[in-house]
Amino acid sequence: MRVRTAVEKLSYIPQTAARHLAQGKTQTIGLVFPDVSNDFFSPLLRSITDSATEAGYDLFIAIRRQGQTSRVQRSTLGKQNTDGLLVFDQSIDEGELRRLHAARFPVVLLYRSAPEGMAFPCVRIENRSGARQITDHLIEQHGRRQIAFLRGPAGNEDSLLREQGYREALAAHGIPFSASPIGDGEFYEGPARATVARWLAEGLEFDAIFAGDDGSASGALAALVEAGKHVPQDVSLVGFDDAPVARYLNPQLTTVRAPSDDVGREAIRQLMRLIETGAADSITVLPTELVIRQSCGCPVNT
Amino acid sequence: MRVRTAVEKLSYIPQTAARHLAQGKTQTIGLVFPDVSNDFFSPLLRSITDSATEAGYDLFIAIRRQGQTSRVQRSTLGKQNTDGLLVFDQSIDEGELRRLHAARFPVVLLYRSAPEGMAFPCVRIENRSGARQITDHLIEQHGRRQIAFLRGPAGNEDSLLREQGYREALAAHGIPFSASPIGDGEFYEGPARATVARWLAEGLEFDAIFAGDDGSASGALAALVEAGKHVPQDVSLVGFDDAPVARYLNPQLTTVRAPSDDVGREAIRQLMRLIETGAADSITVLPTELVIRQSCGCPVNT
DNA sequence: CTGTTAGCGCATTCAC
DNA sequence: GTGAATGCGCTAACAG
Repeated sequence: MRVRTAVEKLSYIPQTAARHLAQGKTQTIGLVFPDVSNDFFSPLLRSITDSATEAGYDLFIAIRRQGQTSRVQRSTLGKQNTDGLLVFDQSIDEGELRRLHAARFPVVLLYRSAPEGMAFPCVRIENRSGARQITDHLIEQHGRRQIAFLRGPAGNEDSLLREQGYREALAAHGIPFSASPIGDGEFYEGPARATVARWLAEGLEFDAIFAGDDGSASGALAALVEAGKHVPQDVSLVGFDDAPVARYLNPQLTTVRAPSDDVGREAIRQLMRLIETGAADSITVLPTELVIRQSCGCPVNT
Repeated sequence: MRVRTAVEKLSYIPQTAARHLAQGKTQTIGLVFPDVSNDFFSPLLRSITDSATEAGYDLFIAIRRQGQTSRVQRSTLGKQNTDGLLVFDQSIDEGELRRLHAARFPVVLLYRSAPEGMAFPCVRIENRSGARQITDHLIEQHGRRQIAFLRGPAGNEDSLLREQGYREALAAHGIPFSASPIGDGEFYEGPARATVARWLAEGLEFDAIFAGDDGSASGALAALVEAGKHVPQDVSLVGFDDAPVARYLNPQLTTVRAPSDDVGREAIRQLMRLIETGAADSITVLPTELVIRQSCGCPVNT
């Protein structure tokens, strides 16, 4: 009919508020991020915006500091204003999650699994086997036996699983845990640097460091260099994530690739499915992959 | 009245779509980011979410790749769905800006000034004098005379102004430009590293590098270290932004502090004012500040 | 296939 | 002070 074509011509833009009200949907999904500035945050956000746009959804964003829940944020992210939520890591507490679950509100969890009894879909990455592999590599290929570990933030699931994989590798090779320091890296350069500097000052011995993520690896590297240690000759160093920074360290960082683009894409896919069909029981664990560079001690062309 | 208290009790959450429709406002502001993963992106986003939340506004987010404008994004960010826009750098093109201006839609520009004839409020930082100061410092305090410069992305205003300040300093000290290489750093570690590595391979001479931002400084550092150059003994290195990474490089990076938190806060303030009063002619240029660390050659306790 | 109408949930206005 | 009516702009259901 004629109206159709006229509409096209005039570049008319419908008012979403009215549209939302009329159809009872908002075509909007909410993102809840913790207050971190991880290096992979940015590519992740991009893959999410891309996927969401493609699916015809808009994005709301909220940054939650640890444990903090402002009233405004609670109301704006509720079921009244978004069709679903993407929740990162620890960015909302269990009580709030429970409320959302009770309300059957579509929520997909990223980089964490669902608490007991709440069947939210999750998109995670394979932490344990990745950590196991890279630790095995240090032991088997480079003969390291005193491998320090830098933990992530308290309660961070990725960090716990990476530590499990690390411990598995040690155990499988008969290496006692007590031989190597374990400390806090917080998935940040600063704390990791401080921890490693302290280890060195205290004279703790280690011939390798497995940093819980690439950010803390770069902090560890800084502390080692500062103390005059050579990487990888004196100390092998490896990380996790394959964030952009991994390639720019010197030596380039051996790490485990975590496909954050895929995480974002898959999360949107899951959320769409959840919104449309209500099917909620899917858990996706994306595979990770060992990325050999030079910081472990491997030659350039391996 | 009784209803009021009952409402409080029941944790009733109003439906924004209906509210927006009724009052003709959306209480939402849109963020348009370019597709970059600068290190200061994250603190900036945080200060924006904090300020916006405090002002009672929600946030829409869109990431725009260079020059790309999807239909969906255009419609969702238009005047129909947000009360105002925060536009970063080059994230939307001039034609779209012109449309917004013609429609008198509230827009605040971040890290860029308004195109000729469009009186958008802008929030920027003092680039030129900061660049001038840090270059002066290299010349006057450390006797450097062959100072290379790493540019940001093409068309980036911050980069242009920083280059101006740099050239001013050279001119003021009677140093010819031709003595020092100028190349692309793209405000990224990778390209900066490649550029500096190329300079070194070609045998170009320089005794200092002024990197356009801290990201490219870290790339430059990697290239220098890889080539066996010592910083700051062989080559002084300075950056711009005082991003988190500056403190974690070794040696710690001398740089210019750009207060990204203040930029976010001020941008929201301006946008609120614009939305409420329509006053649009304010240009804010936030002061920057020299931050002396060790990469320039200064001792630890200066 | 086209044109008309009711109603989404709220804020605003007006009468009480 | 409180309560009832109107309409925001759109979609869906309906009647023609």
